[in-house]
Amino acid sequence: MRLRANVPAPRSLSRAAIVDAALKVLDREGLDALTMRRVAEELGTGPASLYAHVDHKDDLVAAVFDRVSGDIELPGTPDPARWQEQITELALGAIATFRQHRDLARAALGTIPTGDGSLSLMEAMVSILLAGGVDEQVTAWSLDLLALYITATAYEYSVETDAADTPHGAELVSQTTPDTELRAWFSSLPDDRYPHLVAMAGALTSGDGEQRTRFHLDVLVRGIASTVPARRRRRR
Amino acid sequence: MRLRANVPAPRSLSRAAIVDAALKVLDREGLDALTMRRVAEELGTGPASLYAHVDHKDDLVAAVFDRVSGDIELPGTPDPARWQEQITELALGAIATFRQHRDLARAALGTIPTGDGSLSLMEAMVSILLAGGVDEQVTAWSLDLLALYITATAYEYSVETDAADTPHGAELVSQTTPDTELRAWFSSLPDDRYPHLVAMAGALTSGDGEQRTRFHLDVLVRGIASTVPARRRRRR
DNA sequence: GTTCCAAGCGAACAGCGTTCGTGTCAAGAC
DNA sequence: GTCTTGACACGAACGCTGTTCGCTTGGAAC
Repeated sequence: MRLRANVPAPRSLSRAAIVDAALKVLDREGLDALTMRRVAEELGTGPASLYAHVDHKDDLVAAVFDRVSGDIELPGTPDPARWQEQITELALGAIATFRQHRDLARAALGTIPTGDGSLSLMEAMVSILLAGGVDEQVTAWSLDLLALYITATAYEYSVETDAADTPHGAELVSQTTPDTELRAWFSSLPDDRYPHLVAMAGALTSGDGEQRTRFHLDVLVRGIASTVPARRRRRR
Repeated sequence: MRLRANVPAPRSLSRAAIVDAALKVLDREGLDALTMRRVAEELGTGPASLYAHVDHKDDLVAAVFDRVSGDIELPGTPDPARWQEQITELALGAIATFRQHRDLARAALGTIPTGDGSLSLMEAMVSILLAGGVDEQVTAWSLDLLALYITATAYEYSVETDAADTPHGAELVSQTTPDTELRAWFSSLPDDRYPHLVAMAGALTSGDGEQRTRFHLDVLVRGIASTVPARRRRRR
């Protein structure tokens, strides 16, 4: 039988298709809307059908995260002379990639990554650091720090921009020039209790996400670089 | 009527009592078990009764977080010569305080803190940095970075230690010498794909949480210090 | 002594992750 | 060519969640 060959087979559910659908829901409505029921609906079925291909919801979310991690552009061969620039660019690329998928980064917090996408990113970072002459133990612990920063900052960044969607998010910061409002809020604090915060309201709220991220990465890379003994340094 | 006077007064619920009860539930069972029903049960009432004193669950969780933040030991007057040590000690104290309350730190991620406890911590950090001669804008952005690191690392740390409780947490890491298992897992990866990770299995899994945290803070503080021009530096 | 209003709370709603038991259909065995 | 098998699909349900609606009630104000 089976005249129509373009029908993707009656047993069309697959782990990959489920991850695709989940990613679609995530991009459209955010991580909180990524429920088993919504994903199933996206595939025209019920939630129970997903459990043949996915262990639990966390398993699905981890799969989505790893799929996105695979989209991060990895650098070519490490250049010892440019290790600081390379590690910065890689981190910026990773943050940008996560930010393209709403608050997905939240799912990575408090997780030991085991998928290929995450491991490839880690391998790339380690390669660059080692090529730069960074000590092996320092490299290992710096990897921790960089991974923590990348996921945490990608998440925080997403919260700022998605705030308008969330039910209670628009209390403090509205979408109309949020800096101004936040700055006014800092200025309005009792300055006998928080003299520096009030005085620094301008500095505390200046700069967009990218400027801040670049500064943060600069601090991290400088800190790591300061552990490299002078004789092992290739440049500067 | 009303013969029994030992009934704790009919109108006994208060915001402070609710926060206390929530903290008790959190410490005993973790953030996931901190539900409105469990808190109400702790107070011998129903969940609806809480909403007279608390706007939403997030409001309650934020109140708990801020209460704990108030327990962080703040340093005395900033000593310009010791600003690096002071900021490190303050951060370590904050992390330790959060870690005393399970995975509470998770609640702070992706949140702009507005309570007195958080603001006092921020004010203390800013005071130390400014006293150390750190530029105002650098201080503001460093505050971001330090706050992000403190909450994110306190959370990650808690996940590692609480893993035994969670339903699916014990898959990869058991409580018996977790380092060994994780190390073996790294070693078992395909070394044609992740040559450095496999080779560094030892370094990647060495050191307990405190050693790693001290290293991370050292990197952060060194990075911040490297922005201070030599003539403004007080020591070293 | 009456009125009033906010606190307390029982019941319910919509949604969640997950499981159970049944259905169904393609492929292998004879 | 028929029968059997077993993995996939899924409707229904369980126990849980945050939150809201209205009713009750008791103490303060007039």
